[in-house]
Amino acid sequence: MELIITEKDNAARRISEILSDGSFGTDRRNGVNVYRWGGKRCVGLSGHVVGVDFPPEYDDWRDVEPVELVDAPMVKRATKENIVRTLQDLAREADAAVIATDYDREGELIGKEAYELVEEVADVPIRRVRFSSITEREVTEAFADPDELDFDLAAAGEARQMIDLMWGAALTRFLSLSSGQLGNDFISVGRVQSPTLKLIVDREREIEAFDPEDYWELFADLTSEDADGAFEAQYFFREEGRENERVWDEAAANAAHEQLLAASEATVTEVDRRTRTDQPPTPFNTTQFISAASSLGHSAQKAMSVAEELYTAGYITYPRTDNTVYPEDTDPVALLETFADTGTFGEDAASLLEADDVEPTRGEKETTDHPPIHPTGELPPRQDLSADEWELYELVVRRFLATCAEPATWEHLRVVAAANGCLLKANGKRLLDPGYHAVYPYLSTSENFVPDVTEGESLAVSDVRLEAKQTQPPRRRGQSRLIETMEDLGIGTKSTRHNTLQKLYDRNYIEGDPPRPTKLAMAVVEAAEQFADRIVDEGMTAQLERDMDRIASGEVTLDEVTEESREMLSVIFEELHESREAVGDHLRDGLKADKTLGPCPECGETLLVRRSRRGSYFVGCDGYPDCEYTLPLPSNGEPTPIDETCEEHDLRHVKMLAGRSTYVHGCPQCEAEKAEDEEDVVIGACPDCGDDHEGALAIKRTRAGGRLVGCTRYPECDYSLPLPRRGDIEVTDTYCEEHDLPELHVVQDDEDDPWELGCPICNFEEYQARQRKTDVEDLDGIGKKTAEKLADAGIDSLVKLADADPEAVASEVQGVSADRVRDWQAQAREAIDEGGDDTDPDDGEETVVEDDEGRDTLGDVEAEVDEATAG
DNA sequence: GCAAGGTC
Repeated sequence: MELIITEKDNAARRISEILSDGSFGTDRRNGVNVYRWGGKRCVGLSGHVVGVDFPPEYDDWRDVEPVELVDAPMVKRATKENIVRTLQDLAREADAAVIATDYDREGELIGKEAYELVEEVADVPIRRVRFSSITEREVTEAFADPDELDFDLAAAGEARQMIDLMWGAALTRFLSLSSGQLGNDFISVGRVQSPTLKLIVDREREIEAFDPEDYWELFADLTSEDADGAFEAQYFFREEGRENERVWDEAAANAAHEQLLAASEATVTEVDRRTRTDQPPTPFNTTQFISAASSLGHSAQKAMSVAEELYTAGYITYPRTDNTVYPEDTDPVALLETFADTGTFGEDAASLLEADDVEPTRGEKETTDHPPIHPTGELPPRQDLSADEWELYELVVRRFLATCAEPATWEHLRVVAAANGCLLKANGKRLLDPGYHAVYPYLSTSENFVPDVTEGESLAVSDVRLEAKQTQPPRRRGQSRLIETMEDLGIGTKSTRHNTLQKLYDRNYIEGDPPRPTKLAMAVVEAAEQFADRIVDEGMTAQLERDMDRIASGEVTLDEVTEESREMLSVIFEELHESREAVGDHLRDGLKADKTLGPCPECGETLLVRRSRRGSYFVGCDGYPDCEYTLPLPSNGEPTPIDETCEEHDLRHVKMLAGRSTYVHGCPQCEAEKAEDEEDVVIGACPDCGDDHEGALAIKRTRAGGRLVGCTRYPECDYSLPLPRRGDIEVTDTYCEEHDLPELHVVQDDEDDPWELGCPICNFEEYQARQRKTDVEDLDGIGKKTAEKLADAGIDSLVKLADADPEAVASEVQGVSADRVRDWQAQAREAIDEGGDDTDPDDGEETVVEDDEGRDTLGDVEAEVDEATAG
């Protein structure tokens, strides 16, 4: 038997399809797909299935001096045990193996990992095939003429692994230990994340150091007698052969203003008309795709996860690629023809086929890894995709269409006129032929009207304006711009750049979008610059790339390169050791600055955002235990102080980060005082204790800024119902018959119609029902199609799934085994239980606490009632 | 529990 090994399951299936002419069968072994036909087996890995790490005796951060990691041995360990087992089981049965991992450096290393796993259990010949796109021609040709594994290229990848681990782990542990940050909040540095962070920090430094300068610009409207409408022209002057629009001197600006005001007409001195061609865009690689998706408002993470789904579903090609040139195999005409038959893209595709010759554009980067991202020609039924998925699918299709389209042509018209000794100019722009814009509507095609004037013509001058302006600091880079810059600098890879940004968010190094560095990030970069400059310098990657090339070409060995790197790192540690305390203090200062709100009203020390042992956040005094002053904070999300400061209390406002429901809480002291000042509004009897103890339900404001309907006998009775955080609550005259409570309306500032919340009890019951109803589709191992099949069989909620008879489901739903149903049921029960646990006040973990409409869950409400009545 | 790189 011959065993074929690919980098991922998807590739394994497609290669099997090609080599078996579609006749392959599929087996599951240890949860891994194995494709089978004739004397062949084909299995897909999941990227790296083994990883490099230190031996277990180095695991305890406190027991091991970080510097020891510099010379510590490294071992390879299976990280995906089921895949490794399957691979080795198959290898034992095989008499030959073929490695068909991706055609790039990391693919060669993954191939070598597979090679070693096979070699461990079987003495069989192992060959290597290389192809850059999974098409019939490339795959059959590659398999007809297999090659050998390139061990030097793989060694280059191994050097990267070792150097990254050694530097990253040793320095991360040193910084974390020196500042006492050992839990989840350790302080990390690395070859890719740290230069990326420095990029953000450096821009912030420029912004902070920026000193704005005043300047003036002048405009006037000009009107031609022969043409309709006035057009705007801007004042300029020539100096040393250059045109300048900005006037830096106020007196000069005023003088020009006077001159223009005195001008009754302007004489056209220059008319320059030219046509410009506007080339269609080049094919999408990962970075270009992310950047186009970002202009549609999708984050890098979101764009990539949607692209992965579209890829797994078979609608677009592999989304992680550096390539911007379609390989020879791609047949754009055939692909256009596929789309020409469809409703949505039919007309556009057909219009492109009318051209004599379809010649797609080519980008600058041509690589062997994968083709540029393009549609496969497999067409998704629109209703199968979510709105986001469809939007990004359409983007990929339209980008492909655009790369096959003609250039656009523009007419540019420049007019210069003289008015009372001043020069005015206007630049007009008109789209003559939309070209590719007709199929790719994502780029601006706005025109700027300047009429057809003639040289020597006299124009009327009106509405002369002098505008005072200031130079602006450089702009922060958004996520997609950062990813582009990372690519330009050569840091990270197509598969990791967006994850690196996410990592910076997760480590509390950056916040917001465009990302801004925290004070902690500033301190980390400063410490690194001072003692380990190499780790924040993109030059480390550049050097590593050169070294890897030398290893790959056989010029140097892996050992020589890692040894040199090791020596550099030990030198760094010599200096670091002497400054351990200074580094620790500096990092701690940064951490504290991120949590600081302002002066404590009780003792004048500093108020900080702190975390209780139970995990909830509150505002506490840095003078604790001498000062016990505290203020509550909302429990939904992570509190972050922002720049805005309360004028009354001199405290920074707090923003609650909670994904989509992020909001600004404001000054915590103001919020607490508001609750104390506001009277409770009684709306009816308490359903728990109204009869026995005359408890009443009231609308209350909590000191943490939330609102709820709760019993006036709290804490004797803790009955409560949640209310939305935002908007004014109105008590109406309509009563709920079932609960004898008034219906409530919520009036929101930005909306005309109030939200008719209804009776608070009914509303809460509906809300709970909705919370419990997680989609069946959200469980692991259930895709859209399976979820549909289940729904057809009447199973459309977690509760129904949990209660179903697995055997019955298996017999009713094709392709689903009873075991798989049992697995889903276990997950479903867990999900259902979790929903119920939300109300457990002792649950220190963060729970889902606000729904789409901005309501707190009962769990938080109870916590807040605690605070409200305790204070 | 550290990195960065694959993949889901």
